[in-house]
Amino acid sequence: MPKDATQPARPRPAAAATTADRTEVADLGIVDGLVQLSFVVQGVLGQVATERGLSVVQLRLLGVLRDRTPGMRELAQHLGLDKSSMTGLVDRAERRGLVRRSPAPHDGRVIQVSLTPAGHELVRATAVEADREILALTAHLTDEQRAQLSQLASVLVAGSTVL
Amino acid sequence: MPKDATQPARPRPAAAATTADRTEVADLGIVDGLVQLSFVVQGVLGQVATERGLSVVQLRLLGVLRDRTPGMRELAQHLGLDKSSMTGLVDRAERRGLVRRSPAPHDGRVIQVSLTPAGHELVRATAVEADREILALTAHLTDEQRAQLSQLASVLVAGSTVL
DNA sequence: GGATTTAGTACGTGATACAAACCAAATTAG
DNA sequence: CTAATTTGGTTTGTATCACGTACTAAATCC
Repeated sequence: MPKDATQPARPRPAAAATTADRTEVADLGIVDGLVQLSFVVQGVLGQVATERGLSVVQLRLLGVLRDRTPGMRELAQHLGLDKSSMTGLVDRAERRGLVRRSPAPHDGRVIQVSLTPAGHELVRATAVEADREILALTAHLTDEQRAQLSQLASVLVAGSTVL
Repeated sequence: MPKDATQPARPRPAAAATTADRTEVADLGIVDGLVQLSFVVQGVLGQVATERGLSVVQLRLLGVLRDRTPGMRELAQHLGLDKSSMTGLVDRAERRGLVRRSPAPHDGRVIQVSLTPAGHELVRATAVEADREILALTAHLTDEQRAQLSQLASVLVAGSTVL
């Protein structure tokens, strides 16, 4: 289990915050800021996942399967893993009853992976909590700042995939 | 919950576009934006680390040691790991000649960990490249946006570590 | 000076990740 | 239509990573 990254979760205030929190914060610089932020976010994900007996990787696996039923190879590509890494990952998820393997109709080589009802429910509940926890990270932001951050993050993500 | 670090995600209330550049990017929403961004950043770090035969954890270890010479316990706390996890981590780094263990003068129980010259050089070179790669992620941003993002990230990081 | 706390290690377990070797289905060549 | 090749997955072996538990030795408390 990844008790990962930096911190335990702190209490979360409601995500209302409209008035500027004039907190002066030392600027980490763009690089350190992004790197450290990534650890914070991953830490939160790790925590939420761990609470439900999942690892970040497994959580990601389930997340991908929410609206897809890919083959092993496709799945590996989505997660950026080697195909040989998928076997065990899916094995363990299957053993826990979260995921199912079924042969693909059109191609005898392909094994399609899909969520079981239990898997669906687990990922749904976990997503709700992760959503809340991540949102809590932005508690000190104004709505406008949140919107800015959202947009900027989106640009980076988009830019990184089009390479 | 990452749908996937590299692909579209579920819709979320869009934000009022600020003075965005002409790149129209679908807003992922604050949560998915942050989550996917964290995967992108971690991916870059993992890539850079792997190129030099390191894992992200090891890179982080070396990074912490750049300006510190902590004991094992202190180190564990910095990395958010259990102290029992440190032994192996430091063992492996030591075996590679990147790190050194030395007894602390004032406390016979404490083992201080420090970088070897080789470790210093490796972390230096890796940091340079990581810096470049992370910075490259922001290639589509204006200087002003970069500054904004840097500031926002800093606020989140600060808010998450305090308490 | 003995009890307790603290720092670190040892060991066993489980998850993760990859490479290389391998099998079977599908596709391409000839 | 076979033979060769490509493609999807699994297996196996190795290394890393993280944890909990148990244990040793040095400090500290009373």
